[in-house]
Amino acid sequence: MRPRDENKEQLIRQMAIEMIVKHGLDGFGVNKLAKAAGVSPATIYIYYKDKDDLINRLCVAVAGKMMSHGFKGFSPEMDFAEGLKIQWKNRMEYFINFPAEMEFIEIMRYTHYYEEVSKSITKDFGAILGPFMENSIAKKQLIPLPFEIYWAIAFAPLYQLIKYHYQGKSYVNTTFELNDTLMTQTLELVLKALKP
Amino acid sequence: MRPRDENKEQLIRQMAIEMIVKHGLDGFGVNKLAKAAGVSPATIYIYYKDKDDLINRLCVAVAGKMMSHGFKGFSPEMDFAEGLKIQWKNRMEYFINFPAEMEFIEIMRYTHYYEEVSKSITKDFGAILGPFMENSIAKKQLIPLPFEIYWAIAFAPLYQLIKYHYQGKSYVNTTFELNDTLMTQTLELVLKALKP
DNA sequence: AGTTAATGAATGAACGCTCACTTATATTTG
DNA sequence: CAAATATAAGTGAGCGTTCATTCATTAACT
Repeated sequence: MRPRDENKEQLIRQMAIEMIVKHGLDGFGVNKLAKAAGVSPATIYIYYKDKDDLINRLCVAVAGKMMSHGFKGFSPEMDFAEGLKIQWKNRMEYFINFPAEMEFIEIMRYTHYYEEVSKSITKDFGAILGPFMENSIAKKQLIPLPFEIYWAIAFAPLYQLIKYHYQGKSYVNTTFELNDTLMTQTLELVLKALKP
Repeated sequence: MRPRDENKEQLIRQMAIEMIVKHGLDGFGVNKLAKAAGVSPATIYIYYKDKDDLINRLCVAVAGKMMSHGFKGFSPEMDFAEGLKIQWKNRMEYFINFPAEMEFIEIMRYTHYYEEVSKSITKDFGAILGPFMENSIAKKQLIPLPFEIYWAIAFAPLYQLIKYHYQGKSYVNTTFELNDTLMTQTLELVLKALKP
């Protein structure tokens, strides 16, 4: 039995992400991807059922990797400020080290493909962040809040800054580069909002 | 000379927004749009140069309308808390009254089409929000911040809540409905973060 | 030899877009 | 006032192209 060439699948996935980041979902096609990865279109259909399956599984894989990275060194028992800081640092680190994957997810987040992702990571996400919230509230380090408000204030600003970074320009400045200082400054304000 | 049937263009625009909101940019096509609006595909090309032109002009128009609505009753001389509250209320109002347009923009925001929108509204946006920031800082109602951080904290949480609303479910709760109470609660926290 | 990986050409469907044409209104003419 | 003319709106069939997907075949490994 002839074994699969794992490098091939790896290359297919990598090129797919690259193509979507570079040219958007519109500019992405199976034949183009095959040419870019140096394989036959038919080969792609050995690994994936169809185009949707390919994109879906890419999203789930990347988002999962990203999420687990976000919780590196984190535990729900941590003090609120420390726990939030670690998560911000992790997400920032990921965004620095894997810019293509980060931008890929930022693109996919607003397509119907992301529903599948939500299904697959929602549970783990709530299972970790939920107890972290409860513990923090019990320790009086976080004001009691609905989960959605908590998330909106705790993380949306960070992702907005990342979006500005990739966009390269915001409403006022012609260029914007996210760095550690700006991240820390923003995090401090977020903590100020959420602490009792 | 036969006059244009303005209802036709209106219907084309409305159906286009509806289609993109319902089926995403992938599910949107000129022929489909023509059938949905009950006109010939060729008619669409009387009003728009090509598909990109159609989408671009739709984005610019809707985003412009949305932005001007956001500044209704607002002036840069207002006190910070009052000015921010008015903007949140306006955006919330828009999101209640024109849910399709709001969701349309939320979808388009992360596509390459939005670059054109940025170009067209960036100036007005900065011209109003810039002075508002400066005034607020001078009055010691707002801590000095880079514009991007200000925007990320002042507005990203609101848009995140709106996104949750459309998504209908967040990481924890199975359903989420944004209402005035939740909005006000979130705004209070944002103000707490931004006030000196 | 047997099994699966991998191929490249081929396919029908869907796409954006155009063209030859008709229809509706405004203007000119007698 | 009405008929003739001019002009732009609007049409529907169909063009060439691109797309996702498949199939008959070959290559590579156990």
